[in-house]
Amino acid sequence: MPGSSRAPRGVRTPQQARSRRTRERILQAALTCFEEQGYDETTTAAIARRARIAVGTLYGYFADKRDILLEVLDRTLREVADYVVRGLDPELWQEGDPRASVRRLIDAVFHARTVSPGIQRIIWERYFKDPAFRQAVEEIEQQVLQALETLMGSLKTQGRLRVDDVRAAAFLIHTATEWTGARLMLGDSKPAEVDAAVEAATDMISRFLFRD
Amino acid sequence: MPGSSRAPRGVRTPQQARSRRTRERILQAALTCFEEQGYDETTTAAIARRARIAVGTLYGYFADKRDILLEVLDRTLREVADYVVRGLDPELWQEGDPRASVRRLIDAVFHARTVSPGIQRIIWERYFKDPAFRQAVEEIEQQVLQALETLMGSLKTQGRLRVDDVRAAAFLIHTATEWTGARLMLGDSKPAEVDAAVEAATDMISRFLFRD
Amino acid sequence: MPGSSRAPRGVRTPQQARSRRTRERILQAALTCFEEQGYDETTTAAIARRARIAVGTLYGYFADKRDILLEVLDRTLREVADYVVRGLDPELWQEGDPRASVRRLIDAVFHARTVSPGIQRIIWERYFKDPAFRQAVEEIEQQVLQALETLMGSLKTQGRLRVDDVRAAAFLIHTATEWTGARLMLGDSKPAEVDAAVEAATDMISRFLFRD
Amino acid sequence: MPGSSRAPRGVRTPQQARSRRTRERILQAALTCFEEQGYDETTTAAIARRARIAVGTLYGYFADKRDILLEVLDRTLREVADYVVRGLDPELWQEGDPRASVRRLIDAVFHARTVSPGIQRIIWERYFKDPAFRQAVEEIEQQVLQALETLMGSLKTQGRLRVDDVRAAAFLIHTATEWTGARLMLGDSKPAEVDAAVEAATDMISRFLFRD
DNA sequence: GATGAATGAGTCTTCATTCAT
DNA sequence: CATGAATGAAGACTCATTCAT
Repeated sequence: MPGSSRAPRGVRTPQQARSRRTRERILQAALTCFEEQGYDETTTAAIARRARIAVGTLYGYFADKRDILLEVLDRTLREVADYVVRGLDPELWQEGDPRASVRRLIDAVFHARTVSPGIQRIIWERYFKDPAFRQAVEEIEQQVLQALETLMGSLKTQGRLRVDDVRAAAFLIHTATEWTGARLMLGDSKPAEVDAAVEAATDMISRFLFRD
Repeated sequence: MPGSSRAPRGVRTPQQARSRRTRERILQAALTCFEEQGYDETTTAAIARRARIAVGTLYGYFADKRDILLEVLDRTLREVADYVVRGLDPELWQEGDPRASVRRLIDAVFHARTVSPGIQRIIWERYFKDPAFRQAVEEIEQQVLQALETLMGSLKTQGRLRVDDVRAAAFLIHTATEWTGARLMLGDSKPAEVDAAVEAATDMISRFLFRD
Repeated sequence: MPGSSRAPRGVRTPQQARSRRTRERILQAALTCFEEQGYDETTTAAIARRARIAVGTLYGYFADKRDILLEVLDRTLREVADYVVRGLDPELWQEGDPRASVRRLIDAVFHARTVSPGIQRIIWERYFKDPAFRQAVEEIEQQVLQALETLMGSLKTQGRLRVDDVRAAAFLIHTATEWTGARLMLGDSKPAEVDAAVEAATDMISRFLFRD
Repeated sequence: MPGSSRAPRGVRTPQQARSRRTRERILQAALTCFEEQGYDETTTAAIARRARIAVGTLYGYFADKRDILLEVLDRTLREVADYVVRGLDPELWQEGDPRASVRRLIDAVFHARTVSPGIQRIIWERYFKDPAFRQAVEEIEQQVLQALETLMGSLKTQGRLRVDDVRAAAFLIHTATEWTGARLMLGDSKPAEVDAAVEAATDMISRFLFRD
C-alpha cells in the first residue's frame, strides 16, 4: 500500500470517520481527474476543486501529487488484477475444452483493460519513468503471476501441460496478453482487429500449453 | 516523416548544406539529451547548448520541442525496425530447424531494445499519451509487420505453417515479443530471467506457427 | 511582560493549575523548537506536537506565533540579564584590583551568551525587524544598565572613577561587550580569538573607567 | 563577489551591454525593495515589477532571491566599509590631537550606518541566520580591520600606542563601535543619546589606545 | 477547554516560446 | 539566418490561523 508506507511532514493517518471520508473524496476526485485528463495535465488545484476541499487539505493526507497517483494506481491495479485472477479459478480449467479456458483467460485480460482506461494509460506512461511505479506494478502483478503459476502447476501435475518452465511460461503469457490487450483496448483499434487478435492469441497460448 | 508533414511558421526545408548540418546537430543533441535524461527533463536550452547553437535557432528548424522528439523517435524507430526486419530474411527461414529461425527472430526483437534504450522508454511513455506518436509508431511498425506477414505468407504457401490468419498472427507475435522484450531489456531484470523468457517465447511461437 | 500586555479574543489569564501547566508546556516546547531550528523554521504544528497538545489549543493561550516568541524571548532575556547583573554585585568591586572586577564583568557578559544561544540569535535577528522586540529587549536591558549605573555611581562617589557621563558609559560598556561577546560566542570563532578579545576588552574598559 | 562565484542553471554572466544594464536594474530594484520593506517582505514579483521586467528574467541573472540579496548586501557592505576606511587615512592621525582622530573614526563608523539603513538592518537580521552572509560580512570587514591594524601598527612603531595586541584591539574597537553605532543609528534613539555615546566612545577608545 | 481537520492566500521557481537586434 | 535576452503563464506546495465537533 504505497500511501500508507510513507508519512512525511504532517500527513494524517485517517483514524476518524470524517478524516477517512475526506481521504476517500480526494482519491475519488483524483481518480476522475487523472482518468479524464492524465497525470501531468491534472493540477492539485483541480483535484481539490473536484473534491470540494482546499488545496492545503490534500497535503494533510498525501505527501505530494505523486503520492496521490501512487495510491490511485495501486487501487486500479488491484482491481485489474482481481478481475484477471477471478478468471483463473482452477475449477474452470478442470473440465472441458482447454482452449475454451484459455479463451476465457484472454477475454479476462483484455476486458480488464476497460477498468479505468485513463489510469491504465498513466501506468504505461510511468512504467519506465518512475522505478517506484514499476515496483508497485510488479508487486501487484505477482498476484496474477502467482495464480497463473499455481493453476498451471496443477495442470502440469495432471500431465496436461507440455510446458517445462512454468514460471517463465506464466510470465510470458501474462506479458504477451497484457500488452496486446492494452494496445487494442487502450489505443484506437477496430473491433474486428480485437476479435482477430483474441482468436490468434487463444491459438497461440493453447498450442503453447497443451498438446493438440 | 513526422517532421516534414507539418510546415509551421518559418520552418524551412533545408536546402543548403550548412542548414542541413545544423538540423543534424540539433537532432543529434536532442537524441543524446532525451536518451540521458528523458523528454520532460530535457529543456530546449539544454538541446541548444549541446548543439552549440542559440535557443531561437531551434525554432527555425522545428516547430516546437515535441516536433524534435517526433523526429528523434522516428529515426530511432526506423533503426529498431530495420534491426528486426534484417533478422527476417526469408532465406534464413527456408532451410534448417524452424525453431532456430524463431529463436533468431526473438533474439533480434530483444536485442533491438538495446538501441537507444532511453529513447525507447520515451516511446512507451508517449504511446498512449499522444496520438501522433502512436500513429508514428504504428506506421513504422508496419514495416516489421509487413515483413513478418510476407515471410509467413510464403511459409504458409509452402504448407509449413499451421496458422490461419497470417495478419493477426504477425501482429500478435510482434506485439507479444515487443513488450516482453521491452520489460526485460528496458526494466531491471536479471539475465537469467531474460534467458528463460527467450526460451519460453521460442517455444510458444514455434508451436503457434509450426506443427511439431 | 509582552504576553500579557495584549488580550486578544479568547486569551485567558491562566487561573487554574492545569491551565498554567499547559501554558508552561507550550513555552517550554516553543523554547526548544526555536532554539533548535530558529523562529521562521519552527511551525506552530511543531510546537504543538512537542507540547503534546493540539494546534488549536495554542491559540487559547497565545494570540499568535509571534506572541509565543515574545514571551520566550522575554524569559531568555531575563535569564541573561540576571546572569550579568549577578556579576555586578557592588561588594565585589569594593576591594581589590579594579581590573579584576572588570574582567569578571566581561566574563559574565560573554558567558551569558551561552544561555540558549539559539534564542539569542533570534533576538539579533528580530531586533531591527520588529519594534516590539526591540522594546522588549531594551526594557530588560534597563536592568543591567541600571545595575551598572548604580555600581559606577557609587564608585564615582568614591572618586575612583574618571568617567563623567555615567549613564552613557554604562550604555557604551554594555553595548560594546554585548555585541563583541555575541559575535564571538554565537558565531564560529576560535577560543584563542575569544581570549584575546576578552583581554583587550578588559584593558579597554579598565582604562576607560579607572586612572592607571 | 558572491553573485559571480556561483553560476547555477542558466545564470547568464553579463557580457553584452543590454545584459549588464538589466542586471543593474534588477539590483537597483532589489535594493530599493529590500531597503523599504525588508527581505522576507519583498517578493520576487515586486522586484521584477520595480525593475520593469518579467519575473523569469530575474532567474536569468540570479539563481534565486537569496542570491540577489547576497549581491545587494555585498555592495552595501563595500560602500559602508569604504566609508569607514576613508576615515582611517594615516595622514590624519599623524599630527594633532589623537583624541580628535579617534573622534573622527567614531563619527565615520556611526555615519556609515546612514548608508542604506534598511539593508543594514537586513545584515543584522541574517548575520547569525545564514553562514554565507556571515562569511560575506566578515570578508569585507577584513578591509576595515586591515586598515585599522595598519594604522595602529604604524602608531605603535612610533611609540604612541599603549596597546599590546594590535589585532585584537582593532577587532574590539571595530566591533564595539559598529554595534553601538548600529543600535543608535538604525534603532530609534534620540540625537542626545547619540551624542553622549559618541563622546563616551571617544573617551573609551582614546584612553584604550593612548596614554594620557 | 481541547481537538485537529480544514482553510486558502501567498511564494518561489520553471521553461517553452518569441522577437528585437 | 542566428542570437539569447525577455517573457509570463502556470503549478506545486506551505503554514498560520480558524472553527465545527
